[in-house]
Amino acid sequence: MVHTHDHSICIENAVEEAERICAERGSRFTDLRRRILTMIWQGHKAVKAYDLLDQLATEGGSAKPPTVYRALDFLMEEGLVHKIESLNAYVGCPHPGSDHVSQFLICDECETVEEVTSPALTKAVTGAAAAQSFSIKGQTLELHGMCENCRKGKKAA
Amino acid sequence: MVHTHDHSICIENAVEEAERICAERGSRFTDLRRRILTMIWQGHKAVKAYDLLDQLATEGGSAKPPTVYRALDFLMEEGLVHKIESLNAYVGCPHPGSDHVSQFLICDECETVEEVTSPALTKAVTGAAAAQSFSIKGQTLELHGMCENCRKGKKAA
DNA sequence: AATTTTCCAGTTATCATATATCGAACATTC
DNA sequence: GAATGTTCGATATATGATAACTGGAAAATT
Repeated sequence: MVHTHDHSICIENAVEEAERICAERGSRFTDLRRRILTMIWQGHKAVKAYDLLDQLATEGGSAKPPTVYRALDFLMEEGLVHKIESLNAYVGCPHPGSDHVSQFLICDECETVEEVTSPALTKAVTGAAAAQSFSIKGQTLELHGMCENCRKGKKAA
Repeated sequence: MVHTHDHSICIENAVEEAERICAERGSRFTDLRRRILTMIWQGHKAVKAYDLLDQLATEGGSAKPPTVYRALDFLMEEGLVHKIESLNAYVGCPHPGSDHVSQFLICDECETVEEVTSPALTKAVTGAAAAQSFSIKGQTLELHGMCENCRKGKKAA
C-alpha cells in the first residue's frame, strides 16, 4: 500500500501509546525499548531482528542478539509489536492496549503489513476449531498477496 | 489427539501416494526423499529439520543441512509435506495431489498437527481479503490450542 | 552401446535466528 | 545507604537456512 500519510504521526502515536500503556501497567519503557519500537515503526513493513541489530550498531553501541530479542519479547508481551511467523520479522501493533486477535495482510510486492481484525474471519476460525472440538488458544493468520495499491500499479504498468 | 489407529498404514499410504504422484509427474522420488518423508510420517507431529538431520546421522550417513533442506523443498514443491511456520517444522500432507489450501490445528499439549480445509473458513479468508481489495496468493493459517482428546484427558485428571 | 544431458546429493562455508547463563550496572524502595 | 529487583551486556551455543561448487548416477538421446 502506498502511504500518502505523514508517517511521523504514526511513530509518535505508537511511542506515546506505549509510554501510556507501560506507565499504566508499571512496566518500564526503557530507552532501548523505545529505540527499538521506534525503529520498527519506521514504516509499515515487518522488520527483522538483525536489521535492528545493524541499526543499533551504526548508532554507536554494540548491541548483541540477546539484547534485541529481550526487547522484542518485552514489546510483544506488552502487545506493542507482533511477530510475523511467515517472515520471521516484527511489526508494530496499530492499536495496542485493546484486546484483539491479529490477522495480517502481507503485500509481497511492497512488503507492507496491514493488521486487521475481521469479526467474520474470527468467527469462521472459531467455527472451524469447534467443528473438530478443538479449543483454540492462539492463531497465526497471515495472508500473502498483493495490496490494492500495488495491484493498481501493476495494472497501470 | 490420541491415535488409536494403526499408524503404519498412514506411513505406507503416504509413501505409496508419493510414489504414484512423482511417477505421474516425472519427478524423482529418490531414496533420501523417501527416507525423509517416512521420518516425517513417523507420527502426526511436525518434525524439525534438525531432528531429521540427527536421525540421518544415526542411520550411518553424514547428511548436512543443505541435503535435508533440499529434500524438504522437493517434498513441499510436490505438495507432499507442509511447513508449519509457527513451529519451524514440517508435517506430512494427508491428501497430496488434490489442490487445496491448508489450515492447521496444532495441539500444544500432544503436539499433534491436524490439517483441515474448511470451506467456510476459506471463504471468510477470501472475504476478509476482498474487504481490503487485497488479492490473496497464499495463506498461513495455524491455530494453536488443545485437541479434543487432550481436553478430555485434562478434564479427567 | 555409447554419449549426452540432467539433476541429485555431498562438501564447505556462511549467514540468520534464537536461547541459556551469568554477572555488572542501574534505579527504586525502604 | 542497604536491600531488592530489573535491565542490559558478554559469551557461548543451538537451531534454521542458503550459497557455490563438485562429482557422479540415472535418464534420454543418438
